[in-house]
Amino acid sequence: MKILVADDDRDLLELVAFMLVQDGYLALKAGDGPSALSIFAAEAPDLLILDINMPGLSGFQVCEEVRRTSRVPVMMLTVRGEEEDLVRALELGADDYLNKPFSPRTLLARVKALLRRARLEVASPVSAGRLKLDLEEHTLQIGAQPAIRLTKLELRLLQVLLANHGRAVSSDRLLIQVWGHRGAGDRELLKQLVHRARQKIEREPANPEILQTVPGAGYRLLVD
Amino acid sequence: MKILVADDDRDLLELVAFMLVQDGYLALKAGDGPSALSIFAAEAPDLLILDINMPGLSGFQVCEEVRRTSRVPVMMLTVRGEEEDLVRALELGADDYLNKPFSPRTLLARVKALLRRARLEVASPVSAGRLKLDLEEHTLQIGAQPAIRLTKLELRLLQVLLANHGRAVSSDRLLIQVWGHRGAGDRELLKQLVHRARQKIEREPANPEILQTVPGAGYRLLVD
DNA sequence: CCGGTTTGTAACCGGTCTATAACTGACGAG
DNA sequence: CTCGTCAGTTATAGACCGGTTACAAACCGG
Repeated sequence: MKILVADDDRDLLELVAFMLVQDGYLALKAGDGPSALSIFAAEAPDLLILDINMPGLSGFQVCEEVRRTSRVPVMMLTVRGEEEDLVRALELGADDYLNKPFSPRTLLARVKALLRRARLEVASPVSAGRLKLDLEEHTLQIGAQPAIRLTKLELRLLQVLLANHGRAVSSDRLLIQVWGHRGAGDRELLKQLVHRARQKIEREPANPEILQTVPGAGYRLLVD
Repeated sequence: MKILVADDDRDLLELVAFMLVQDGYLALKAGDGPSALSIFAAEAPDLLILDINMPGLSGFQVCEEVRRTSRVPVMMLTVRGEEEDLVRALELGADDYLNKPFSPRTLLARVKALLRRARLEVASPVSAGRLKLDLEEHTLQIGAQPAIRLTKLELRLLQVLLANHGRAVSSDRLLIQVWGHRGAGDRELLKQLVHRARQKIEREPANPEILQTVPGAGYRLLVD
């Protein structure tokens, strides 16, 4: 489940993304309005969390633009007391709003409620090239081969890599997206996870064709 | 379509009821918690709209009480800023929430969405493949075998799984759909319920052919 | 009120999954 | 050449998950 968060407050952006990742979502980050729109177009996230106060393109404008083409659930972040903002957000088609500051529990509860309302609580299979990842079944299908069962972590790893297939994803980012950031020495975990994943999905685990290493940079998923 | 509205704010109560009636619904009005419960018992409405802040019996308590016997859709009215309330409402099994103040359009849209969802669930296929579920008789028939009597919970479990037959349904979702809430120790309940259901419906409960486990993901019903 | 049924709670077990550490080989810098 | 780093591999202990058994509490029909 991909969620796009847009906020110009760097700290808050990281914090929200962190909370989402902790709860099992895949978080996409945008620091301003224009990049929110381009990420939205490129990644087709399942939910948007937009700060209203962003320089350049405000959350309102992003929401308005998104609503021209999509009914994706939108949650607005507002500053407490701005009654006008709230009304306008709802007029523009936002589905919910949250007053800053908010607690992690609140944010997650509302995100979950919104997704449920959008009936997206049931995740649909994600596919690219000859790879098809079924988030419900926890399986990966390669071409016409029988589906391979994956564990939770393997699924998350492949989900992140698949969302960026063809491009290298840094180890740091993988750590954050899969585990939700830990100590510096946790590269061991990633090493292990990649190894186990390769045992399962590669024809020849020693010469990976799908889950490839990009020396010094991270890993990359090739889909064809 | 009967809708029960409970609010101690007389004006708001009348207003909401008026909006509903305007839109073609039959509105039942309750000025406090206890009368909401008694009207609910007497009239069996199709949807509940509960204000959280009511003297005597709060909307929480009403919701909790109603959920002991019914899965009727519940919408909570919350005051803007009371984030904790919202979290609690969703945990108690409320289906949606609305922040006051709200626009008539929003209210009606959400009411409509809730009713549509509820109707879909009720009208969902009672039979699929060789399985036939009789919701009145509380029985399950497999192929041409004699019908098997089911308890309330078993019936609900199979109803949800049957509505999604062939696909894995997550444990979280099952908990919410069967019990109406989700808590810490509830994993045990599901484990038990599945075990009991298998004893009844499977030819060989240790090697289930119908009610299968999807490791790490949940359970799945196979109908043929 | 009684007795059976249904539901909730707990303990136990075996298998799987995850975290952690140690070892190996490849590679590049000095 | 030697050292340090990086990625892959192997090994293992503990956590976690799902199934099972047992029993207590709540509920229900007579």
